[in-house]
Amino acid sequence: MKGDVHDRTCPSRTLLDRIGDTWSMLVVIALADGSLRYSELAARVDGVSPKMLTQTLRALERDGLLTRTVHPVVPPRVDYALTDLGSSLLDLMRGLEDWAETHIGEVVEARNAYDAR
Amino acid sequence: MKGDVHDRTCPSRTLLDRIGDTWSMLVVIALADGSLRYSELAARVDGVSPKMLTQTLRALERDGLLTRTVHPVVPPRVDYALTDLGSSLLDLMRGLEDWAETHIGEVVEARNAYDAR
DNA sequence: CGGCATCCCCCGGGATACTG
DNA sequence: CAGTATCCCGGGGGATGCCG
Repeated sequence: MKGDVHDRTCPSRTLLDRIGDTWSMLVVIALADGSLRYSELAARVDGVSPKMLTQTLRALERDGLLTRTVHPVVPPRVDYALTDLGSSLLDLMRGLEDWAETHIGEVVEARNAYDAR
Repeated sequence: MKGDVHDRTCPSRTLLDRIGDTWSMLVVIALADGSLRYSELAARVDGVSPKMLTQTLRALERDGLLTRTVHPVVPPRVDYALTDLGSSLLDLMRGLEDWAETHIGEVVEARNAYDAR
């Protein structure tokens, strides 16, 4: 079964929102090299608030893109790791990251030119 | 010069927001095969309101991803076309579209499983 | 440590109506 | 045709405080 993002009623539309989300991208990329704890993610994803981090992690977990593992120890320890499905997004996410970092110069120039008109 | 999306102060962060935006993606993909008029875009990008379409087009134009050409005729005619920079995003956008459409089934299953817990 | 709850403000974005 | 203008509501998202 194939979705159609051009159909406004297709669920794949909501998926486009999720994978296009900045926090989602940064979290997925952060987990590229293996599982991380909540606090490690908070440190790596610069600027994210606890609320948004939790919200993003829950959404990604619900969509089956990552797993959440609670270790019953004191102090608590919770690990997050990409699923196979989540890993299949890595190349795409890194592609977007790379495009943004590579072309940001041109875009800033274009913005300046546009604003100066 | 290279940006760093992991730095919250880097302008490439705003760029990540823009290219991750659902309307931006759909507009860029719609323009893949050549220029389109405003009304043609409105028809192809299912569900977009005039306000969001205009807003999205202005943002993409400002970032140098597409050009806006006004023909001084009656009735008015305005064409939108990707720049080279915009075209360089096409593979990435189509990759995201394809991923979403291919994996939407698995994701819907994952959501149902999660919600049933 | 890893959250969830609450408050609150701002603005994204839809609907509708009007114009060059 | 290709927008702009206005209204208005819902929710995104930050700050703060509490808990197991």
